[in-house]
Amino acid sequence: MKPRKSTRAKAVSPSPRRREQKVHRQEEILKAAFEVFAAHGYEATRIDEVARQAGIAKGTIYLYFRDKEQLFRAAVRSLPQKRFDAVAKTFTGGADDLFRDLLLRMYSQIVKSDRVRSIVRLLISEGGRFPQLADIYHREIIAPGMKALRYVLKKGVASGKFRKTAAEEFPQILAAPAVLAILWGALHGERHPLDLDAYMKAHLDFVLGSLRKQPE
Amino acid sequence: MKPRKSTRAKAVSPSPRRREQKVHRQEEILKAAFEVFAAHGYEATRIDEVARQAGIAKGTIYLYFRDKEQLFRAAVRSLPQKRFDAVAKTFTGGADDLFRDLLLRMYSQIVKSDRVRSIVRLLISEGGRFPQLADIYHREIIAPGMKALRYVLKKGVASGKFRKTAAEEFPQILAAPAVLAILWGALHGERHPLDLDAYMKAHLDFVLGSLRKQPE
DNA sequence: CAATAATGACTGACTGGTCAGTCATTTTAC
DNA sequence: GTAAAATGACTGACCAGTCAGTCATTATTG
Repeated sequence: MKPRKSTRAKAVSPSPRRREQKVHRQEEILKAAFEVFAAHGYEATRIDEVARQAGIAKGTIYLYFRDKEQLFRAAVRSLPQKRFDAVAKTFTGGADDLFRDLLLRMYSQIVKSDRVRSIVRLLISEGGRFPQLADIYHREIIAPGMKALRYVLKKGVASGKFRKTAAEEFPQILAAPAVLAILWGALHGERHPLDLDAYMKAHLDFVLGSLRKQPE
Repeated sequence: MKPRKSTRAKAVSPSPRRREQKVHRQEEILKAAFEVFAAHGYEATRIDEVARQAGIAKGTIYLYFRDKEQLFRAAVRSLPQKRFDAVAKTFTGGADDLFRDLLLRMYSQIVKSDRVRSIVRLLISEGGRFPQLADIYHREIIAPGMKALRYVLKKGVASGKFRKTAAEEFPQILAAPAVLAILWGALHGERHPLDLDAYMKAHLDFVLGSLRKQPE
């Protein structure tokens, strides 16, 4: 026979305070994990180091993540992902201004971001082991970006400012120099640094030079 | 007094046959090592697997290389490295033909090569651990390639066929779509394959579209 | 309100498996 | 016969993952 009022029948939610702490802890772990994974890659990452980085004991990590692989997946998925598609619609200027704006944002938000550099490195080096990662980024970043570029191209062609180019079929070509800049930074960043502002300007000039109908 | 014909007195060169065998063995090991390192990365590569791939016992590897790291360095250094600079000098056609030729060769020799894809992947993923690798490739591949591109650009401008562009300062921009194609192959090769021939044509059209003085 | 009980977040020593590198023994070449 | 080459069982360091125990916080009781 059970006393009625006192006991909890089953597992009860553990007080808002603790709940909150727990979420916070999880975020800390993910942040630390991403840093360490990004610095060393999956295999070379030691769970002990993630724990040290997060300021906790190793065992604690296993209260939040089943194993190293789950931790890795969670860490990579947790990254804030900016998109580029929604932006363009309300723009008022001509197609070339729109394009300039798109590229500018691409450089300031992506190319110059250390975080993105790390992600790209991880994607490439662990892409074999975790092919889904590449998929996520294709869906979340690449595909929307290409869609945005196509939109701008079509708009430019429709308004008569751009000539019709094969870039409409492969918008990658337009963005390629930016991707190369990310790679360059990851590979030769320190020994052969790239003047990013000048590079970006050159990129823009070059691409518009090919797109524009009248190079005046 | 030394007996003349029969014995070697001290350490003497160990007969041409053995010498030759030893070199051959070393090459086999390097070949196997590169394949395994390229497939799994440095940390995840097991020396046992390299040995199996080379068809020998693990211990043998240590007769040829001090440790795993030396094996890795040797394997990456040993790759046949094609250059692009020497080629252009004797060419007779116009600058745009020359450029077309250069790009064509770039795609057939580099972009379509599985070996290069592996190298790039290794470079990016192990670049942090072995920065000298990136240096080697900058010196052997990137710098000569850029030099060749600059040469073609200058020739084109001098002959009046090309307009002066910022690409002269950053020839990377011209080659960037090819680099992107390599990356694309490594990341999305199977799920979102790229029609390389069409892509290359688009790349060429686009770039020449920007370089040419008269877009007719 | 205090005293007591229950909770669950956290710890870190420990285990079992893995793998780079070694070396005593066997095989091969001459 | 004997020196060089090759072998693969072995060792010791290392590390992912575990779990018995601690302690701060929260709930219950008188």
